[in-house]
Amino acid sequence: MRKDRPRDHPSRSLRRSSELIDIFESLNAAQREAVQHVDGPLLVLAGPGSGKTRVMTHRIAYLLGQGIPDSYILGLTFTNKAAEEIRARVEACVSGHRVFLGTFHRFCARLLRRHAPLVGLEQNYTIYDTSDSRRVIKKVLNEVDAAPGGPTVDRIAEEISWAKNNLITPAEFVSRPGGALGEIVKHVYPLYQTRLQKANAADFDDLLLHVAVLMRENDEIRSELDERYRYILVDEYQDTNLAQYAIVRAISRDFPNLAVTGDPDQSIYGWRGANLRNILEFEKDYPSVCVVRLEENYRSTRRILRVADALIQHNQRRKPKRLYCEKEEGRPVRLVQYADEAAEGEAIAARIAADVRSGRRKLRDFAVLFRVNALSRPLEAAFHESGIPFQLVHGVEFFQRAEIKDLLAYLVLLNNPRDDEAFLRIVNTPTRGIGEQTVQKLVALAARRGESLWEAARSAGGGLSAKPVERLARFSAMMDNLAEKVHEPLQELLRGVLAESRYREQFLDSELETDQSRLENIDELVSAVRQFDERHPGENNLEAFLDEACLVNDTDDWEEQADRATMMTLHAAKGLEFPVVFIVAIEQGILPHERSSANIDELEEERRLLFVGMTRAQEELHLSRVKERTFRGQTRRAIPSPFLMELPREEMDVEDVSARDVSARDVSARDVSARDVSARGQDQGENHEVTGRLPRTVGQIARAAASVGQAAPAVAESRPRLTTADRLMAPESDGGRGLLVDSASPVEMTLEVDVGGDADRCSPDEFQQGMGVVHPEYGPGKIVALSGEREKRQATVMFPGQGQERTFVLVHSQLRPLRAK
DNA sequence: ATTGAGAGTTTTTTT
DNA sequence: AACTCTCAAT
Repeated sequence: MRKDRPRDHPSRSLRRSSELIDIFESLNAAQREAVQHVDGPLLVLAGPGSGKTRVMTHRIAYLLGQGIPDSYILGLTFTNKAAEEIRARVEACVSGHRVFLGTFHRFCARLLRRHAPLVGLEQNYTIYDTSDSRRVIKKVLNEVDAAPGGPTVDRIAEEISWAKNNLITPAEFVSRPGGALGEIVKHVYPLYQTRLQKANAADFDDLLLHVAVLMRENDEIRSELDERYRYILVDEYQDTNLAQYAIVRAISRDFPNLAVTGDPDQSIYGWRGANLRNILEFEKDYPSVCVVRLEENYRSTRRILRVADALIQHNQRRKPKRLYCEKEEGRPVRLVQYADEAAEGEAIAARIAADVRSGRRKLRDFAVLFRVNALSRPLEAAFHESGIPFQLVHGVEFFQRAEIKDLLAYLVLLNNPRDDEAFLRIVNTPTRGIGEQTVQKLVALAARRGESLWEAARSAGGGLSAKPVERLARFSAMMDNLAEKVHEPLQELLRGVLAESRYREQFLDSELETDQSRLENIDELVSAVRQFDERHPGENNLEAFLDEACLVNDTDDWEEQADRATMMTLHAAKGLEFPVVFIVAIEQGILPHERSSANIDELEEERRLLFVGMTRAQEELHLSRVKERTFRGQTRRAIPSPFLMELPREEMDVEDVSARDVSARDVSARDVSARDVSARGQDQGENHEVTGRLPRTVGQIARAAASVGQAAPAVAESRPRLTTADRLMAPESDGGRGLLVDSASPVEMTLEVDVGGDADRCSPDEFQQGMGVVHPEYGPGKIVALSGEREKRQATVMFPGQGQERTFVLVHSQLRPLRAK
């Protein structure tokens, strides 16, 4: 392998001397010790908010400053976001370096591209994400006629994943005695793996497993990498699994300059195979290790820290450490009991609104954290109602959306013609009259001939009748045409795909919001591709783009800049910090989660999760629970989490507001009942009725609307099915009026114009020049111009949060004066 | 190919 | 409650 000798970057050497002084001035003694450590293993035990990332970046800068070539340094992280952050911060100290900073998966994916044949793949292999891999497992399961009622696909997938993360190959997998799951996995795992290999594909876990096995079996490559990457840094070491551990160990044997940072108390991914042992026993693995503890917290007030620390003290399996800080005492931690989840949400919303209104805080200072995503609903409702802009950091990822995955599947298949999964995904998407029958016969044919599906489709015969054969031929001819563009810029290729497949056309004349948003997503993909081309000019970059598409997720696009409150799960909050943090639903069964209280390890992980959440708070921490919670359709009495008993009351304000009058809230705008809206609709003489079945799907609603002469409404939230009294928003062209579906009487449907929509809608003349306003999507802003009268009245608003002006028709906009409700 | 009804499931998810 | 999946009917 070529060894990159140090090229002396002029910019680097110029900056070197002065940078080093800066580096040390801003560090405390422990941090400095870690940064200055050059040779030999290093373990940095870093408490929350103790400047772990700074140590990491400064250490890289320091190594470079010592004249160590950038190609010798390898920085591994778990998220792209963390990698990017470190890269940016190193870049700020030492510009122009080429240190590899990336996730484990990206590192392994790159390595495998080079050495694919050694693990039975070809260089152009496809990376399967979790849903791709589920689909394959499901197919295997169907083939082996698994008895129904057995373990679910998810459970089987998890078990296979667990095995791979623990370096157990299909041949080595031994089922644990008596387990139905183990038995079926023993059967399915080898079949699944064969299928991946045949499709020239690797799942996420394979990226690690293949590399780990490669290291084990090929010492030449191992030692080459060991020598190349002489200085290795691993972030969040407490979250490494056995495969990652093996990889890191393998390439730091001859040059054991391995620096890991982590905090056992923040390990919250045990359920994904993370092995706490890796960090707890690092000192055994590397007896000569230098251990540095970063215990000073620069983030939270003392009170917050003491409460969090008291909680985590209850964990048995940990390295004891002392957390301390020099910040002020701060306010007591608040623990509040509410009547129910609606009250909880409303109180939090009200508090935020008050603080923002008074100018004390900005929206972006607030975060609301919860254990499971399902808990966000009542919060969203309350925030909407109070007009508080927020962003929900969610798992629905860009690259997971059906339309994106479809289009990517075209590219994937072009890159790896053997990828039968990609073929199956698009062969009839958009529909080409190639039905299930045809596909089944093709699969059988391909299996008989030992060909890939694409190959078989080119000359399908035997058992298929003329029409399907012709359709398959047409499809493969189209793909063959596209294949000629593979070396052109990606943009051309994707354009070609869109043109040939006519993929867009299926959504073009639809007014459904879901279809419109699909089109927007497609445009977004096109522009992502264009940007990729610009970043990698003149390269043959299809594969690189696909790697990025698979290995990137878009929780990364949580906008730190936007001025909105944040809602997310406790897991997603790791690594972030906010001046004010609310943690809701600290109740038995939720936190700790009912499925995680079986054993002490799981329970301790739940405790760590709460610890992580608490230590996100800089100035204020509000904990809450309710008396009664409606969850998964059932209202139950909620029992306080046992964790609450472990918190020191002397540091806290405990409140019980569950007895406060609930009735006042019930008549608030939250539930504009169907009858209210209906009455108003009739006043305007704009009430329509349709008798028949209760419509339940978006398509039905569209048709029903058409039958009463309404434009097809778009669903407020693009849910495929509607539930009780969903309010539907009509498209802008219809003046933004909504339709209401009342399902109170299940055989009769009333579609009616919802005049107003929100009960507290303001009248247009309330708005004045210079007035502070707030928009649920764009946040707070100021009116810079007004025009028109009554329902034509428009306002132009400047939103400083995004440095942009927007114009609204006031009657239809969600713009509200920034004031008390 | 589409759609409707019924059944089953339900955590977290860096990659 | 709400989502996903399956199977049967159109």
